[in-house]
Parts: sequence; structure tokens; C-alpha cells
Amino acid sequence: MSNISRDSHSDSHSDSHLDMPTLSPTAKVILGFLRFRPRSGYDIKRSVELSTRFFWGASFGQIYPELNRLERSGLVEVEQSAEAGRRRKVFRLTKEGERALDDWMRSESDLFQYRDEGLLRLFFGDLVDLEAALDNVRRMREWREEVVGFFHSEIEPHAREDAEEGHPFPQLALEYGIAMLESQAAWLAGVERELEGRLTGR
Amino acid sequence: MSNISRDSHSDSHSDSHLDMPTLSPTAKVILGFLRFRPRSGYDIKRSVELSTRFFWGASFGQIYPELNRLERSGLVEVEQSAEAGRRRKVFRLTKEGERALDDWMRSESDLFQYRDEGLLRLFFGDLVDLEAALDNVRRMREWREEVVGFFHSEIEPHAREDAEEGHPFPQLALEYGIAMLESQAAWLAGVERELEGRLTGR
DNA sequence: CCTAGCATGTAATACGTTACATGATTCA
DNA sequence: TGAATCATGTAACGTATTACATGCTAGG
Repeated sequence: MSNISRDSHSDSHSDSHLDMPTLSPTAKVILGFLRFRPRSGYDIKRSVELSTRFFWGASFGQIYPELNRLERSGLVEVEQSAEAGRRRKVFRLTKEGERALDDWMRSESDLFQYRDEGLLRLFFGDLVDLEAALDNVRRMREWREEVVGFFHSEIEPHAREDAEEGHPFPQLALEYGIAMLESQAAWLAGVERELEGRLTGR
Repeated sequence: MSNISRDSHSDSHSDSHLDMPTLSPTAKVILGFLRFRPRSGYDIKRSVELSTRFFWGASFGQIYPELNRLERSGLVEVEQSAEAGRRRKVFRLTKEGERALDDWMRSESDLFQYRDEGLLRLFFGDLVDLEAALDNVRRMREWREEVVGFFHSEIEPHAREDAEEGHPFPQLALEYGIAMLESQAAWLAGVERELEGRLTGR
């Protein structure tokens, strides 16, 4: 667990192979994307930015070393390597890699981390004047609305494309994000009205 | 930013003092709690576990070193130190500390991190059979329901107590958490019904 | 007497971002 | 020719968890 959840408890579900070294967070998203089709580290980064980065980010500083570790442990292999011209290494899953991905997908490991500075400020709202607390809530709501707009304009087209190619789940994950942010924005708008009421003489 | 937000942009809001070294994440929650009343590191940990840990955790391994750093930089000071018997150091805010806290509370720094392994698995749902995807969604919903129950039984009483003592904001933060988790659980229940429908022959 | 809880700390390790270094290619 | 983008990687640093070490005190 990190905030509140327990992590990867039990793991007694299958004796497939003993001591599979657990996948790092970055490995999970790398293997997932490689399963659809082979990709370079650069491609993986682009995929992450266009889809999972809201709930599962990965930077170059994580991706490149992790790809090399995964290759050394036999979960991925280089499909084609262009050392001439534009240097480029395209990786694909091995049988071992497919197995590791499948094991993880069916596991109950369940990391859930939520860190929200606006919410911490709301929690400490009693320490400042109402105006400051209200400003904070307003910023929280506005930011969520901006992100929903961003999702619609930048992420939704790609998700729709995936869905048309027979992969509806990315769109489902997007809808989850939109629903969550819209619900938060609506809740925050309610708090705004409440605080505004207290401010303008009850 | 970590996932999606930008962090601490501009900071041009006040020239109070130039180059205030920015507070670490753990410092923010420590200073906030100390503002209500002086506490030991152990007390702070207890407060965090009873309230902010869902969206702003802190472990002993962060708290104790951070308290000593904050003391060295003059934001907190030792109120009473019992070296005899049960060793115990109670810290309180200095004027500098109050100022730093107030600056942060009015700043626009806005860290927002969300990491959700269940959602990543949902995103990759096309890679497994429907049963496995459905199991995952079910676990996601059940876990959220458990946490809401935990909030009601373990957190709510403390929040109510704070509210009765004239500090309503912690309760507001709790309600935010409950609303968010309930909205997610409801959304997930809808997806469950949809997937169950596809499973039992349309 | 022994266990649970109070209390403070360090060390090892993992994870993550950012900045930096390096270089090729495409296109205006 | 110069900028944007493709492409891979390392180093420094910050943040976080976990396990460990140590010891006191209150209550059954």
C-alpha cells in the first residue's frame, strides 16, 4: 500500500513459476504497450503521454533503463535495431514477457496513490481567512475543468481510434477519468457556493 | 507537476521574502498540524494516519528527519524535551514557520498525483479475457466500498470532533474523499453490469 | 512479567523527475 | 541553415517505504 491500499497481498493464486521477480511500476506499463505491438522506448513514452499518464506516468529516465533490465531478464527482446542513421531499438515481448504480463493482469496487486496539494490546503482551511480558502477551492475546480477539456480534445480522439480498432478498454479508462474529475468539479462548485454564502454575510 | 498538473508556477504573488527554500511535501503537513497545537513527531504521525493519509501520507522515516531539518532552518523549535524517562520532543512553530506555512497556504503550488494499478489493468483490459477484466473491475469497486466504510467508522468521528471544536475544514476534506470514492464505486458498478451483460450472451 | 503502545531515530532500497549529453533527420 | 522532432541514454537529486535498532512505560 502507499496511501491506503494494501499491495500485492497473498500472491498465492498460482504456482506458475516460483519467485517471479515482481515487475516494477514502469515495467507494467511497458509490457502492456508492447503486447499490442512492438515499440521503441520513444514510442512507449509517446503512448504513455497520450493515454496513461494521468494515472500511470513514465519518464525517459525510467523507460530506457527499464527496457534494458527487461531485456537482460528475458521479458523483452530487440526486434530491429538501426545503429546506422537514426539509432533506434524496437522491442517486442518474449514468451516469458507475455507470461509475466498475463500474471500481473490477473494478480490482485493494487497500488493506489492519491496525493492532492489542493485538498491538503482545503484540509487546513481553518488556518487562513475564508477568501484564501475559497480561492484554493476555486483553483481546484478550475484545474479539473481544464483537464477534462484537455481529455476531450487531446486524449479522446486517440481513445476512439483504439476503440474502432477493436480495443474499447482505453476509452473506458478515459471515461473513468472524466467521470472522476467532473464529479470532483461539481462537488467543489458546491463548496464554493457554500463558502461564498458565508462570505457575503450569510 | 507529476501526472498532469503543473507545480508551483509563477510564485510571483508576493515579494515577502526572496528565495524561501520551498517546503518539502512532508514539511507542509508537519507545519499545518503544528499550527493547531504543538506536537511530537509521534503525535504528527498519529494525526496523519487519522486524517490526511489518504491524500497526503508521511512515514516516520520522513517525519523525524524533516522535523530536525525544520528546526535547523528555524521554522520549528522544541517546546519541551523530556530526555529523562520517556524521551519526547514536542515541537511548535516559530514566527518564521508560521510565515512559511501561510505563504504556502496562499500559494498556487498544486501537486496532483494519481496512480491506480486497477485502472491501468482496466486500460489494458483488451489483453485478457472478459472474466479477468470483470474480476478486476469488481475488486476496484469493492475496495472503494471498503474504504468508504473505513472512513465512516474510523475517520468520521475525529472529523466531527474537529468540527465541534470550530475546525470544519477537515470534515470537508473527508466528505470530498467519500464523494470521490462513492462516485467511482457507482461508475465501476455500471461497468460491471455492462461487462456481465456481454459475458452472459449479450 | 510481558505485551502493547509510546517514542526517536538510521540505513537500505526503490522510485521518480529533471537536467544534461549526444547525435540524426526532416522540413521550412 | 536552423529549428523541431526523433532517439537513446546517464547523473544528480528528491522523495518515499520498509526494516531495523533502541529503550521506556502502563496495564493486565
